[in-house]
Amino acid sequence: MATMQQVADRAGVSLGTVSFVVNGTKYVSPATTARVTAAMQELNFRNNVVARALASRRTRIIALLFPTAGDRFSATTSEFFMSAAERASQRDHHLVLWPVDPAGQDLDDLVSGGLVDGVILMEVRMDDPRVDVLSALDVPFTLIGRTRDSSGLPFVDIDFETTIEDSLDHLVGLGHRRFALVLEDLDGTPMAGYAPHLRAQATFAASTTRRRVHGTVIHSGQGSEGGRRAAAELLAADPAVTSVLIMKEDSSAGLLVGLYEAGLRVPTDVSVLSLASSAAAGDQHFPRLSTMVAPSRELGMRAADALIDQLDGTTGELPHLLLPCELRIADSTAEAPASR
Amino acid sequence: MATMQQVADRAGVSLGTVSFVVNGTKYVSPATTARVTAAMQELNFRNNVVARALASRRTRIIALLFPTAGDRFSATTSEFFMSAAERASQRDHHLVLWPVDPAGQDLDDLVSGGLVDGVILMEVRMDDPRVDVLSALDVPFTLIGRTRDSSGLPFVDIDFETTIEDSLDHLVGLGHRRFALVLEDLDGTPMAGYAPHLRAQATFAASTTRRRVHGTVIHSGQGSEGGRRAAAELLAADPAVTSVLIMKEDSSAGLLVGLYEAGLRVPTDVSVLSLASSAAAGDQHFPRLSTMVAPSRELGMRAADALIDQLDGTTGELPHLLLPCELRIADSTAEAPASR
DNA sequence: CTGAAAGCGCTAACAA
DNA sequence: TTGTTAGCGCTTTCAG
Repeated sequence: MATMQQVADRAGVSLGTVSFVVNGTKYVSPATTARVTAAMQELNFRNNVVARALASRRTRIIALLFPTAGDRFSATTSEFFMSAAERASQRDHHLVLWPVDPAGQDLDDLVSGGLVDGVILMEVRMDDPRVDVLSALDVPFTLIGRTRDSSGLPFVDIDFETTIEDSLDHLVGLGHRRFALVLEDLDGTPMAGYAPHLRAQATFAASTTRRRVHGTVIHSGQGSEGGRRAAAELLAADPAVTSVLIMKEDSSAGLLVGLYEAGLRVPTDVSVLSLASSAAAGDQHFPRLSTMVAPSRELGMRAADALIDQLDGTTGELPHLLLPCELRIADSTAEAPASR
Repeated sequence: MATMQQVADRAGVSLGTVSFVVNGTKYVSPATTARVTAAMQELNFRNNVVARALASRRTRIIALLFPTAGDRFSATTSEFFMSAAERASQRDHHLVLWPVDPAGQDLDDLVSGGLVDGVILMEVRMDDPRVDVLSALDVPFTLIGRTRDSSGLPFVDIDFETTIEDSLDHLVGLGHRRFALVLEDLDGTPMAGYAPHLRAQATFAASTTRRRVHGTVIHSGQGSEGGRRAAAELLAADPAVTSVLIMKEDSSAGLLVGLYEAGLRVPTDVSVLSLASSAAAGDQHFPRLSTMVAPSRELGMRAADALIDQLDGTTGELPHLLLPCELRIADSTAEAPASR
């Protein structure tokens, strides 16, 4: 592996000059630039990122922190990751996915080691310990998500409040009056306090009350089986329910089966709306699920931008971006509630 | 951020000694060790990974390379990643997911920059250009997957040949004689030449011929819609088919719908077996799909082990590990073919 | 058993 | 416009 010194020797210039042309840090005459470039080519020079990082205190690597606990990697996650990576790449940074303990234990080892310039946090809980760790460490970071009070933090997030309201608007407009919200039960797991669930649930409760319609909240267990049981539980709690919002991708299938087995047809007897998921995921079901599609790609890009802006010192602004999901209706089948 | 020098000063020892206790590189007397440890605690010392890497030429970071093209992040991928990360962590390494161009263009920048000690490749094609890049770069690497000729490469992979044979054994035992294999059509995409498809297809063709049973291969398009069309195409090609192997998770749902719409019931009229997927994914469908479950976690761990062994110079052996998928039958419903 | 010192390959003043 | 040089924070011989 050729070093800068070797390139400099070969081009007949000094080390510094090579550094300048490599980084564009200073003006170098076209002639020397050409010679240096040629030498780099010939020696197949690659800038040593580690040395650069040590000298400049900047690695140009940012990390997307992903909790090791639970198997939470969904299509949405993947979209966050890919879009943030793409954006980072456009801005001459690298984005890596880093699996870390949700409690934030190993975080400081990583981050204060100087390996990454900043981090993006996802799967944020209401009182996320990682935020404190990061703050204490004085590492630039941005959230995809929000803690309970994020006013002093840079974040981009799904606007769950609006998403729930929009969902209810849509369904109420269709004539529905009895709703259910199905979410994953995270109590007792490391992901307890997961903000999206709590926000969705709070808004759902408040909004159904305000609208004077009936609202039931059901907590669902893992996987397809969990969805099935949720359906049973739901029908026990409100046999007349006509509309369910589900916020747990891997339970949707079970939920549909459970409803089916109970003799209810979707969407004739009951409407099912998948929350903060993707259109492709909604299509995986039969019938296809209408979906409040998460603006994942947009959020991923904005998160990367926000962090890199911070690193560049480009802006003093704390980004506070909230984007609602967008309704995507699965097909033309009527979703109006049947009378039961 | 405290440096080693500061720790040394505070403990009244030399820089070197601190390094020795931090890394356990040399024996240091319990007394000094204690003093050093105390000083580290007090100063909240964190080893600077970048400096360490520069001096030792080892970052203790390994990367799992994931192609930026296509949206190939599945449940199986996630399991590879998580299990490999876990294993790496146990062996005192960090594993990051690195999105890179499947053509291997940006690969050398990353890798020869010295940021990672080695890489794991996944989503390997028959003639994967990344392998050549990596070989030329002289970076330790391991494949999850195989190129056409992997005899000189360290790899772990699903044994697709055995998986297909086992699948056919199972289904033939049930009385099936007319088979179809549904796979994604990757021609013309960056992922063309994806090894699992080609291996599965070759084995399927050879094995159905050898067994003197009927075999049809169908290439499916993207998503649910692709699966649906695949079903139609399949029934046109072989209206009497009773058994389909599908190797494309996101088309399974569409396939089932397509079969259903054609008046075929699963598993009564036609058996559907999902290949190299996960049990949880199989449960997402109705009816639940029997699945040849990919040994993802095992392979992920073994890949990490193989790479780290290589880095440690522990072994000269090239790991060549092939693990078949395991049949997991969805439910007790009969899968024997109906006569049509 | 511990200390001293020479790098690792680069960046960024500061000179020239 | 280019060259010099002092670090960045650590690892690792080599002495003692």
